[in-house]
Amino acid sequence: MFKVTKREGIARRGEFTCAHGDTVQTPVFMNVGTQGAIKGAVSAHDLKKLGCQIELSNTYHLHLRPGDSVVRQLGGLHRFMDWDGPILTDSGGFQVFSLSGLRKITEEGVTFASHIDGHRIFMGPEESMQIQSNLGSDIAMAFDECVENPAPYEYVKASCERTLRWLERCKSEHDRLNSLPDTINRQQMLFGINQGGTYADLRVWHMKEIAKLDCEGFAIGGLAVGEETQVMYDIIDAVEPFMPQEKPRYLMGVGTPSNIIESVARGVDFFDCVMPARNARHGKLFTWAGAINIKNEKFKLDGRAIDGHCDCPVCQSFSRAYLRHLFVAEEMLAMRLAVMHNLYFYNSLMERIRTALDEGAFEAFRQEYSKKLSGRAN
RNA sequence: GGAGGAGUACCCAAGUGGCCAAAGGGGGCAGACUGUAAAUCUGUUACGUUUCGUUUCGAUGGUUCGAAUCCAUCCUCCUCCA
Repeated sequence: MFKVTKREGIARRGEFTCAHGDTVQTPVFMNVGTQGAIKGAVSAHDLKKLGCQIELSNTYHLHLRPGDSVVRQLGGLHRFMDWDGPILTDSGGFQVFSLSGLRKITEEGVTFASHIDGHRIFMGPEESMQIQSNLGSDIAMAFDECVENPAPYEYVKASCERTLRWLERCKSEHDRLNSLPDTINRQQMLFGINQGGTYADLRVWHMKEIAKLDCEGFAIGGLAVGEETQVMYDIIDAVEPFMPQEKPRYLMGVGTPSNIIESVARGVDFFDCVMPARNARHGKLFTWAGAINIKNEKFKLDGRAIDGHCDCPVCQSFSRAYLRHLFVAEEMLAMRLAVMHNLYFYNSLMERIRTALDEGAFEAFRQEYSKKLSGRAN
């Protein structure tokens, strides 16, 4: 269930509820735990402390390891990873893009050569729905093809037409699975995904078509996969008017703090991105004055917290100099602390966006931070 | 004391007459990262007035048009014999 509680221009403040956890306050950032764990030794228990409202995991990866039937036998993903909040599972559609050298697409679905051992795995709309049902997530994503940008118009057109047909198949399989008595989470929702590359006409056509299907939410996929940032914004601007007002909108895989602020301004409610976790593992930490590379020599004797205005558990206790030392010495703790900080930062960024929306001050917030957060801090 | 071996850039290590300011690895410095094949990948690492010049391969001297590479002496380290 979703309702918009406040608006400022196109930007929306909302509340979302599903079968698990408390009401989700939107706009929200979903913390990515692809294989049922946040990379960098961060557990679901840690996520609680970091202000995470929704966790995201991946169909393809969990199907390969440990296997969705294993997860199901152990009570579903919530119990398996001991996270009682909402879980969204991505469908495997992104792997059609990221593993493009290891797969073949047909009308029926996609055959992957496992990135682990090369064995063949067929995944179509039905398989993706079955796996996500076994995982018991709260939101299942439609199985789509995420197309790289830029791509030829004719290819994108054929692809998004197929993605629409796949959505119809996802929908009927999803409804069937939810009606079975022994399904783990019979309240699982299905979100459709808009595609169409960088072509506004295809995007709008596709959005109008998928909006006819009764999905509980709609995502914009296939962005931030090669195109210029402004092109991404232009596509969101083009598609947004055709996204149902009363349903959540999810911009998949985005993005930088600035991308998030700019996309909230364009009417997006849900986000996810590997960036805070991956960048953290690589030593790039977010602060309210811009990002820093904690491995830089200039932090060798810096006794300050990563961010003086951050309330996260890391900033309460440790100095930049200590974090730098942990990175240079390749201690595992370096990644754990860095990931915890960055996730906390993203979650508090969303909280500040929500507060600004509540107070009718989002545009001012956007003016102050959109640019600043994409720069460098000292 | 005798015999043999070795000294190359921050470290390890290739190179044994010109294509060598010198492979490769490590370390250092910096950059990238957007629904995670990522604790990954990329660049850079003698000096300068930088499409070129200067100095450099333990030291000094020599051979040669040309030397990290050949010769002499010296210094240092290692192994074996006494």
